[in-house]
Amino acid sequence: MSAALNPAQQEAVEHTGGPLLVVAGAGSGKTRVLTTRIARLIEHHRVPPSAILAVTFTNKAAGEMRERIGRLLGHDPAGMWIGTFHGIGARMLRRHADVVGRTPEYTIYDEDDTLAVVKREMERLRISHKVFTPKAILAEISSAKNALVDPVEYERLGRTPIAEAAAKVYRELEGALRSANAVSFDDLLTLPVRILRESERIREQFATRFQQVLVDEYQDTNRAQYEFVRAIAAGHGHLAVVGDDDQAIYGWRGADIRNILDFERDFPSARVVRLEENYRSTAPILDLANAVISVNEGRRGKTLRTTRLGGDPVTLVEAADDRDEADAVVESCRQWQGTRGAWRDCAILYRTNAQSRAMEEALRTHAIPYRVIGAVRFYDRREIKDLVAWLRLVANPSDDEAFRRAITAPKRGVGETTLELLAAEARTNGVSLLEQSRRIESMPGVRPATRNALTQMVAIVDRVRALAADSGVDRLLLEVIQATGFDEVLRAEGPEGLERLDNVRELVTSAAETLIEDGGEVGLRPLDHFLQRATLVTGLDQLGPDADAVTMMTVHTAKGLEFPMVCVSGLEEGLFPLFRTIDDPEALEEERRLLYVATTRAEDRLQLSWAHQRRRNGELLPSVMSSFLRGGVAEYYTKQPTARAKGSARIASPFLGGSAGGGSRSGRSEGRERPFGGARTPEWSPRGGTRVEFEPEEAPSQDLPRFVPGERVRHTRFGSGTIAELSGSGRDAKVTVDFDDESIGRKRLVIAFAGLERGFE
DNA sequence: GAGCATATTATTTTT
DNA sequence: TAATATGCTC
Repeated sequence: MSAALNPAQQEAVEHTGGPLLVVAGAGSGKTRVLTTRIARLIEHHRVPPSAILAVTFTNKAAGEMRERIGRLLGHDPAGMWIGTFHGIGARMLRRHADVVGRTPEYTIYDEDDTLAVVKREMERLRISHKVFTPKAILAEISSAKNALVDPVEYERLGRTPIAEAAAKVYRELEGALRSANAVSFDDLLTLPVRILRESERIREQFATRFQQVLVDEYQDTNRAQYEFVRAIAAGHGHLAVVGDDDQAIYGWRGADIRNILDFERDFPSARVVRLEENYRSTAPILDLANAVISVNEGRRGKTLRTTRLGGDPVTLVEAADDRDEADAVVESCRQWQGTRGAWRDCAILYRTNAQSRAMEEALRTHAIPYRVIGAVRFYDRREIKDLVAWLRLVANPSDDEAFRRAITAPKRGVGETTLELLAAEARTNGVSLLEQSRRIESMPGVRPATRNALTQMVAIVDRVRALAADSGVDRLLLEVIQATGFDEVLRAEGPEGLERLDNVRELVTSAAETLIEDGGEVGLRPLDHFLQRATLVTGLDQLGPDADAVTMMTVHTAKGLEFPMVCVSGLEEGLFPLFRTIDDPEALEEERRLLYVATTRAEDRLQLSWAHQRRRNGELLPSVMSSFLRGGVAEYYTKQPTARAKGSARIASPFLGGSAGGGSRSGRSEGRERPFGGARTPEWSPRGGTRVEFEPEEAPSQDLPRFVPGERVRHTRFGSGTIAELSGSGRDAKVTVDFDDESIGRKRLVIAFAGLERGFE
């Protein structure tokens, strides 16, 4: 792309002297604008690279941008800060850790670590995991953090039962993190803001250093990120943000679309530039995308124009079930590869990760190379996490979560009981688990073998720690592996262990390379740098252009990417859009934006697909086509039923819940069951007209007892109770019963096996 | 304490 | 379906 910039792009590149908002539609060349703008600042306006702060959405984007700027300049923009909010926050935190009670060696707790702490604190506080799941509590705390609400304020605001519970856990979590010298993902955003708020000296230092601030994907910033940017750039106003309100898809993570909608209110002198020319997609693709998004109401409003006239029509595949759909998608990729290009041109997108399975199976049967992005990160593998835990402990001896992981990797006879004992004692002494292990001799009631194991562990950490001062991370890893016998344990595990061992080798190699590649960031120990990277890289960051393979990922991960051929699958009501968004207008608009993002990834060919039946959690559920494809949008695609979809179509019975729900109901019970099958009966059933449905594959099962919510029942073991909910159908029909005996409480039972009797007052 | 078998239950997206 | 939690045995 060496063509000249269009006038709007030109303006976005050249505007200086005040806040700038670039509303950049999909495929409008915004990365080019950003990189050119930065290069121009450095070259033309003599802004030193070290005075530039650029925030991107992924590490991959940051890396690419840095490289492109380097190419434009002819040299690396050394000293420029470019990275994700989390990466930049982590860096800032290293420098001013003391302000928030940490040291520069702090470690980052990933989602699992944080969740483990939440679970443990809930147990200590006697909050049942049944009443509120640890995940739900963590989600509460997470959104509080992203809104910059601290535990004290949160407790004051808390009105709902879950907020009251979460408030207590929140306070404990903060204490645990602090004493472990650790921070959560969210803290990487919130702690820097707190530092900037609490120390005017530090804030001024940053505001003075970063004369130019640029933020990409501004529509997906949350409160904390917004405040971070403001704290640094509001004073001098040299702030350029780029975004597209139509592509805001992270509301669930606390992103506030108003940040971009209200930019001019926040920065009254702002210049707004709109990039509405799309260089990516052909007309049929863009027409469809525009039709989809035009339904939304909360928009700034813009219409993308394409420069690419002509092109293949968009197709909508109607499949019988998810396998049929996968076959059709694979066939389309095959056709593309056979006649027009390569496997790497094709991307399969879906709403949820679980959908990748059917696609993978189909691709495997056809022996087509593929890769799944984002599902399992390299650093999420068990053996890798185990070794990283050792490194974390070496870097930060207070890291209790790392301790808990390392102590069982490999297993050395220290289990739940000892750990609890150790934790309780550590708590009263106000020390870490590792420190408490040093004092194990003073603790009674510990078996000699256990005592030994702990002493040994302390010795290993100390030894590697001494090495850490002047050795590479690869060396430290080898030392840990050797000292713990990690490799031997894996070898003993058989073939799977050998595979894991390969991963371990890869880890050692990448540890060695990290040093060379990033040359050790200023002021960061190689070890800390490596660990930070291990926690913050995403699946996407590992995506290389190397293999010629079909790429699969969620729509969220696909943001910012483009492919010649794109298949968007699972366009069904309840899946895309998801169930829980259907009665929430704002959430539904976000889902629609998600579809907009998905469709605008395509350059030359776009295929949408949906299936009448889909396996979900082992159950085959009936589906109807996504409402996003109805109405005016229908003009922009060509329907293509698969052979199986044509073959098994028939005119539906008037009862959607009845025949579609597994065909297991007798005529007599149909009218009664339908209203209560709500849990799985789609409420969004199209009104009027005839509908096409499918004969379920399962044979109808014999009659089972039928229940209604509120009905009293008796169970042979659990005694009597009241029906709370019904779900599933046929063989899989389940009831949720609140049993009278409080120690039994609520249970979900499969009707076919539960042997419930009705009645009993 | 660890490993295995059975039971339960969850399903959204990611830094 | 598959991942995790719980219970049971050695």
